[in-house]
Amino acid sequence: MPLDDLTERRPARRIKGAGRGSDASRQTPKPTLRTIADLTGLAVTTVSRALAGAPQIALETRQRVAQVAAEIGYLPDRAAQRLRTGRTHVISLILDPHEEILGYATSMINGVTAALRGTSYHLVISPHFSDSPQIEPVSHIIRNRLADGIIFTRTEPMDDRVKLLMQNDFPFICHGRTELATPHPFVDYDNYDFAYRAAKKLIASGCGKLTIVLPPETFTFAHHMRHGFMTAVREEGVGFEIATGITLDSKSDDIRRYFDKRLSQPSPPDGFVCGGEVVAMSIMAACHDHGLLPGREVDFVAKQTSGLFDQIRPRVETIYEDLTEAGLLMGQMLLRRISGPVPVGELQHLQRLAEE
Amino acid sequence: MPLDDLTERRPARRIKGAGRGSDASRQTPKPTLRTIADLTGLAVTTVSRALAGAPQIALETRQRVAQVAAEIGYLPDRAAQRLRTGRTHVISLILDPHEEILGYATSMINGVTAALRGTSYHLVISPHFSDSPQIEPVSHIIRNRLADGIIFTRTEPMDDRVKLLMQNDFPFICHGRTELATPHPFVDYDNYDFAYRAAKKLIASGCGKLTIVLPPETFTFAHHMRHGFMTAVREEGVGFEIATGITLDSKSDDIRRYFDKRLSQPSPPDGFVCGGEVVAMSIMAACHDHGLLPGREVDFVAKQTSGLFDQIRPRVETIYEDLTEAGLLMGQMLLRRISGPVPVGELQHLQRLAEE
DNA sequence: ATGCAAATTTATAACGATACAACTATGGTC
DNA sequence: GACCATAGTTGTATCGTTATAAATTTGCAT
Repeated sequence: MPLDDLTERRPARRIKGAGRGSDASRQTPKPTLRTIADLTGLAVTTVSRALAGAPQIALETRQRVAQVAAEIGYLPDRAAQRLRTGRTHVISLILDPHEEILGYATSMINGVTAALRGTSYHLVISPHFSDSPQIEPVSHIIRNRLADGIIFTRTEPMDDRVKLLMQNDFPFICHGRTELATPHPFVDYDNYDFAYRAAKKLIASGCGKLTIVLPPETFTFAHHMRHGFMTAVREEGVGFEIATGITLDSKSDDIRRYFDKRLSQPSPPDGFVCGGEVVAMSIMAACHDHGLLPGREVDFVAKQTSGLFDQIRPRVETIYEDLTEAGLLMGQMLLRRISGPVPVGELQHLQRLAEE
Repeated sequence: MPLDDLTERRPARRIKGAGRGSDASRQTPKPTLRTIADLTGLAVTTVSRALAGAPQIALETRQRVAQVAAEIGYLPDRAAQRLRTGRTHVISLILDPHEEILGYATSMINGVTAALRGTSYHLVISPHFSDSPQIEPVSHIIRNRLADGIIFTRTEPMDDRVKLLMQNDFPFICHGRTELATPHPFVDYDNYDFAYRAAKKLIASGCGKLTIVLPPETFTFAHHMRHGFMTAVREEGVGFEIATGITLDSKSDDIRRYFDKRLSQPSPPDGFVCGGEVVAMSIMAACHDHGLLPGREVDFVAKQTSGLFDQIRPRVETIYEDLTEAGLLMGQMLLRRISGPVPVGELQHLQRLAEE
């Protein structure tokens, strides 16, 4: 073949389009299986199987391929793998951007991220916008194979997301339990125990009338919390009430106003079970404005999910829920479920409470 | 062709492998361009171009294709598009899982998520583990084309991530400014103005000695904050000091202990510029333990990034930084940059401060 | 009718990986 | 020496899309 051919091999650069950016950097092209195949004199197929660690490939070949791959910094093209195999190498975490639960999302993300570290998996945040049904992101992901596994939070007793995922045999794990007949993987915190212990502590401190702000009734853990609270107050025969019209998801200002009003009415509560930092601060603000001091006229037990409340003054008793740990656990369990089906029994998990 | 052929067309199901999951659900296969092509009698290429809105395709054809596509719920396969075009449809947000800045990540994520809503873009969280250099996730993403654009935070004056991204002409936007000669897109908050105004307010309240806890010196915004603070105290000729040995990133307990000690020493500060909620609570705790009351013996001005501090008691003056808005802005600017190069001048942005 | 440009549509070849079936050595058995 | 099982390797097709170039149809002046 004439030499001229070689010099003219590369197609002439297009002129129109005004070439965005400078193409000054003639980078070495991204290494592919083809590159390794040329370098080793093997076929692309062989290289692929060698890297996959197939036992049919001679050990020596596998090692040589691995060596070359490492040298040129080969990394498989995710898009190609995904197209061919259908595996996305993506874990989807569904979050509601509206939730104001402090650091809730961050803790979860950090936990899942830690679980994914060192694997080939990426974490995609799939928003669940509150103006669309909660099933929407889930069905979207299933329909379009957008992930290999799904994590979501705040389950409902008859959660339709869980139903759909189980119907489709789609790997998932959720934070919170359901009351569905079929068992399914989950990680949950023992909110019954939280509310029970919190109430008992308040009673032990001498409170005469307890109150609690519950999560929205749709969530399973609202029932757990209510049940734990009710059991404690009934066991002790102490006065109680449950805040109505507000939930743990209410705006902090609404919560404060609610208690501002309540504290002006007859027989106000003097012991507060607070399911989160925000609600605790809001109620404390209301008490403060009424001249009621924690540890004196009123008492608090708050659920703590960050380091923040270590510094609150006056000090408040807290019970810790480790959401990062929950995220880590969920990530690990989901990865295990994806790599191969595991007896469901193994995949349920109730986080033990950290003491005090 | 004999009928037998049809009945035996589908390859026999494999037996070994013990078939994971039930394949009871014979779903309608995922619609592809091929499906639409068959339905309309057009070629796959034509359908592709029609959906892309190419003007060479007859208007009537385009409409018919769009109609059919909508009917069967066609959505393009991301993996295939990505393989062919190199575009990932992914925006990468780099976060340090170690940062304890309250809700910082959440706010950013919510903002970016809002910007990406309705587009075909996904948000991937790329962790930057603090035991590896901060350039690592960036170079990894560039090398392996893992995203179409990168967002990261907390810039340094000579930020190597910015340098690398600019060298590679890779779309990005960062939260925070640099002191590099070449202009580049960013979104930043005016921390000079924050510290300046915070100090002025404290002085106006009658404080005689101000102090401030700065971010780690490596970050550009530490310089801005220091400069604003210094300018204010010099203009007013008031006493001041800068906390040493701790930063805004220090553990809340360390910050509290630092001030616990400092307040026992001679001529302690009585006005505190707090760059975040956590540091504010920590210092307030130290003051509380020394019997110093906000509004009486000491005064605070805190930067507020969540609704949390609306409920703190005693009330503290705050200056608001809207991180969700910053995330939104960054997402929008990055999307614009990706769809086509924009004059750099358009892509710099300093968030105006919300009043009070 | 004939030619020619413009308007549409189509065939073909990738992108980079893997599934599957086929091929080539190798050594042992009769 | 012919035969066969096994180990190791390779060729081909394919996943769903788009870039490129080629092919077809149409309209219109000649």
